[in-house]
Amino acid sequence: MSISQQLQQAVVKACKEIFKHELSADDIHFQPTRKDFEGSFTLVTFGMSKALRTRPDAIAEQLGVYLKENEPIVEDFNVVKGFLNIVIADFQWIEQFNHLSSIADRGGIPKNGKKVMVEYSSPNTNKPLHLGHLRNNFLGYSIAEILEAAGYEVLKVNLVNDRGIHICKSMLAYQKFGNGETPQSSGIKGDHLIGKYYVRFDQEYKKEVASLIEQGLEKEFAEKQASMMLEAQEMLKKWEAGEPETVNLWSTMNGWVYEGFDETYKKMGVTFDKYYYESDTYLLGKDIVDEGLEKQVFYKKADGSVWVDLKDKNLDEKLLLRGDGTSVYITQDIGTAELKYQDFAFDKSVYVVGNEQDYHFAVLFAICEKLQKSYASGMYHLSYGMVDLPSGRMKSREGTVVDADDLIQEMINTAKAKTDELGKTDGFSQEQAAELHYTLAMGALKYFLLRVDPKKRMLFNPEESIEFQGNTGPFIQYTHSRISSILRKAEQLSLDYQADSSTHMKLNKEEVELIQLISKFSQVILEAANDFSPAVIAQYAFDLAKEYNRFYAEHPIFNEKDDETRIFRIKLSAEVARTIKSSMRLLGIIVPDRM
RNA sequence: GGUUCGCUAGCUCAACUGGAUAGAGCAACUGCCUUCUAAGCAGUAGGUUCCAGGUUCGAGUCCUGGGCGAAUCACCA
Repeated sequence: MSISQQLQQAVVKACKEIFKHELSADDIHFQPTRKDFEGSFTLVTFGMSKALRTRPDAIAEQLGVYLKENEPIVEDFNVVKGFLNIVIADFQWIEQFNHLSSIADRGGIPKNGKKVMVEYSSPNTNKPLHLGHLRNNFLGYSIAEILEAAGYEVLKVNLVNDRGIHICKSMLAYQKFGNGETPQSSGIKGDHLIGKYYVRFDQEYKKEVASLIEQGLEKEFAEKQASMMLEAQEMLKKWEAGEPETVNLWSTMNGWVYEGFDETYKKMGVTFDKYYYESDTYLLGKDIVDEGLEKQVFYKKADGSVWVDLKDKNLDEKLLLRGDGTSVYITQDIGTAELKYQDFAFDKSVYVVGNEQDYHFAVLFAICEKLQKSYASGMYHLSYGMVDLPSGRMKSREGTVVDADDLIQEMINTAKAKTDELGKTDGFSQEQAAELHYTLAMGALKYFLLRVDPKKRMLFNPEESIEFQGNTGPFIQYTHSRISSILRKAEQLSLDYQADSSTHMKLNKEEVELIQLISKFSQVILEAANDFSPAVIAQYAFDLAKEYNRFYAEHPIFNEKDDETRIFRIKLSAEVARTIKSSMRLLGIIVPDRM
């Protein structure tokens, strides 16, 4: 039983005895005591005042006296207005600590028997990944790790947008201007090569539209009649008809893109358990439209198009099938949702997609509900905010897109520069140094993108490179390295710190704080899983590292005279390192043993 | 125009879901390396939490109105 649970029960008992009033343990919430006051747990008594018919400060005072007298784990208390601050006895903290060191990594949360599918990344195959994708991928991967730590069975999937008019645009430009260029012949990474032709299409198309307008055509008409556009549409039809030449070109070019993506995914450290391709799923959903018509959830208009009315859910009417029987984006997603459920029978299905698609997912979920799909209630849109530049949104047309590969390389260069400046890699082999630069670069980048609440949009300033000091990934990585160094020294000295610590020791403030923080880990994981927020973990890892550094600066370890205390501090350090490592692992960040 | 979301220190972000004197980091200033890694620690300074009302013991957080910003509202995906 946790300390706060023990306190809860004690308070229930106290209320019964002192105030003759039955409270349920759920009504009693402790919050961590603020730094400026003495104690570890605080009970706010204002809310109990009415039921107990007593003034808040009197309640706090009487409960405090009772707890101190009757509850051995309560060492002392103080009352400030209606706040009861409780000081826990050191022996209790040490017992807690001995218990913690015996439980597994990641907080030791048991499996909950539930399955969750996490879809993330979901790139288009017509251009390389950019900064926005980095936030998506890091978020998706991290939330999958967090859900797994929280007890779920997790399946990570990537739904690749590999077909459609935008893909045909780069195919067409390549066909016209490519001259047989390949990633091998040009030395350009596959996804970047395709991106180049996507841009080329846009240039040629604009040129053509401009000249048509010059010839006196209306703008809108010119945009529709430009041969580039017509040819791209023609190509899409050929692709859908399975015309071999087009399909060949398509699979060759997509193959190049996948090679490029794989390389970037590997650098990012993200993985997938399963891929879905829109070229396989784009025709799905039509049978569900029939189902909806039968259930009279959908209706047909005179031109044969099929619609759903969502006005009762504060949404509008939505088209599901065109008059000619072809489907639209949402139709496909309805079908894919069904396919996902058939494949995995999930309890929850998470879509990691930017908040620009809030409306789309609101509609999708509303439709699944109307169809009374059993899985509808488990669907969740993890809607994250855009990454803005100081100039505003990234725009590919204005060339302000921050390319993922470039950014990663820049981060590695920065890491190298800072590391060299500090002489941190003296004595490292070249390979070891390169590995450290990479680890720190990705640590800095991932932490930067994950520490912010996913829902909020965030700012990235390419002019100011990402920090390595303060509230950053490398700061936490550094703390881990420091501790590793201590553990290496302990090993050299053949000190065995595995055994339980003696409960007779007197603890200092920082030690109590550290034990309390480590104890919170499993609770933090559950909170992060519940909120779908890696930022909760990031904040926790920072708090823990910060507190450890304070401890490290103020108290000696190997120079400590008392044997028991010295061994205890090494063991405490080891537990902090383990917890930092686990929490950073949940963010997809590796922590080095030296830096 | 409708809907949704956001607005907290000069800048980037927190605030345990209604609790104490709103906290961190960066930038600025002051100390601390002859002892376990100074990518660190301690300190100073910095706030009308966009504005105005309301709800109550208590509001950055909840309700109403307003301001500013973003996204979205396609027979595009």
